[in-house]
Amino acid sequence: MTPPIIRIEHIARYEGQEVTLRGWLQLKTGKGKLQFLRVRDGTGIIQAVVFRGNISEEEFEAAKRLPLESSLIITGIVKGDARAPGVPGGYELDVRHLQVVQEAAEDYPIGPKEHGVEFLMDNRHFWLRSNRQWAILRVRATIVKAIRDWLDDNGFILVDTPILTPAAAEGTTTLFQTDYHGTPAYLAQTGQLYNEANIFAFGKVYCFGPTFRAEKSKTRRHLQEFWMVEPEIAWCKLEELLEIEEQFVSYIVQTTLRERAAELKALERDTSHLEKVIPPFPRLSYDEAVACINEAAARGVTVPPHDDPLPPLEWGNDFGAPHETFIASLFDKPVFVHHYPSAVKAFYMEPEPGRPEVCRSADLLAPEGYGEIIGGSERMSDPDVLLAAIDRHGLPREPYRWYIDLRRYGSVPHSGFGLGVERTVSWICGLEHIRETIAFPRMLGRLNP
RNA sequence: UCCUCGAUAGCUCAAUCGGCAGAGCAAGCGGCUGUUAACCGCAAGGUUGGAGGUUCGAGUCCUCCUCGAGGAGCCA
Repeated sequence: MTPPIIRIEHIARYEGQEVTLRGWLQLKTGKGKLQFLRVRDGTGIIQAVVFRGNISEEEFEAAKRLPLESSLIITGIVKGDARAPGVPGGYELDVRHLQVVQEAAEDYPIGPKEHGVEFLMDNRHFWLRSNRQWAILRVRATIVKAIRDWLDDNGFILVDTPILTPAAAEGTTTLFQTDYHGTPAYLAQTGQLYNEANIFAFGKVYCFGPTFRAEKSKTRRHLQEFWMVEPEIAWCKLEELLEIEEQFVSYIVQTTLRERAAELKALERDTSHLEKVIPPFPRLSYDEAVACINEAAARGVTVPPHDDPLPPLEWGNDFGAPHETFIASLFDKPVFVHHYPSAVKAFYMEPEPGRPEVCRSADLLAPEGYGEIIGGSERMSDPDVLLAAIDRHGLPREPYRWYIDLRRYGSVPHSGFGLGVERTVSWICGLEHIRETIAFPRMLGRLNP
């Protein structure tokens, strides 16, 4: 009987049986007549044990001199062994047959020792094969699925928005420009304005895709190209929006904890913080946040990662990174900061009735210094108020004509938010830098590979 | 764009006051029946990012350039 071809993630089902695995040689240690091959197949990692007496002489010699990253097909008996490393681990393959599909070149650049950031980024196409990157991107895939599942199951309709756009949504300084048959076009930095058109047809919608910001931002939290999911909801005020956001974020976190426990363990993520991410999340007004910051700054409080003193914050200014970190550190869950000054936020945010200097906006700050993962607000529903805001921000009226017109035909209170996928992955995985959260990051000064 | 730091073997890093360029790992060869980033032995590996300057002598000091990292601002 021909042994079944199986995947390593299902290895436990086949203990004692002969199976065939197809994969790549990740690591090898030899001990004379005994060769240990660590083999990766994309679903897991297993140690294959090649003993000279159990295999033909030709195949044993092939195993002994096989370069790292060679592709191979191995057949053997699955044995439970507590010593065996790997993912899921605890099983190894006692090899009886080994077929080399391709013998890799001998100079595979990434070894088991330390490498620098530049070297790893230059070799990103290979770096993806390493355990840590594999685990992160599997977590990412689960986060993306959780995002879609929750929205699809809660009455949201996916309506994709364009990537080539004629105008800026939030300003003109951070756009990638391209040529659209002779007229300038810009890569989308948000789908929100189109979402606002779509709610009048579908009620609750979301778009989910890459967005582009040509910011000269060179930090551990910024990419030039990143993925954002943007739900938009008709008949929704700010207070309801926050309830939706906390349900949404909690579902993403708890689903990932459940389905990617092995990967998070491989990443050595302390998941105790994440287990606490259940509704309700604390809510803090901008006014309260400024008071907290200034009271703490006066006491000489310092903030990680460098224990610099927390700078005071004048009312009306946006938070800097230390302010975000400090506010988030006051809570063990993500925290909403709402009612920011209108002047530091986008033009379309609804002013608070009777207090137009603040708007009905809320950002969600992740714990542990991961910063803003959601920006959201109630949108202006009155066409005249919107037009005045466009003028006040010095934006041209004509490109926004259709957007203003939305408010002339059945305007309703509506709200929406955008969640940055990479920042969410970074937070849930506990990463130092956002560059590891996407297969091929686009960063300031790097377009390759 | 600004601030700080850095660039030496394929990789990660040393090199004292300016005085012979050196390790570990990887790759190569040999050995080993339980390795977990194995271990032991052998051999190999260099235009010290580029250009110029100071000096008897520069990896080291000076000037400019290139590339990278961390941070700021801005943002998700």
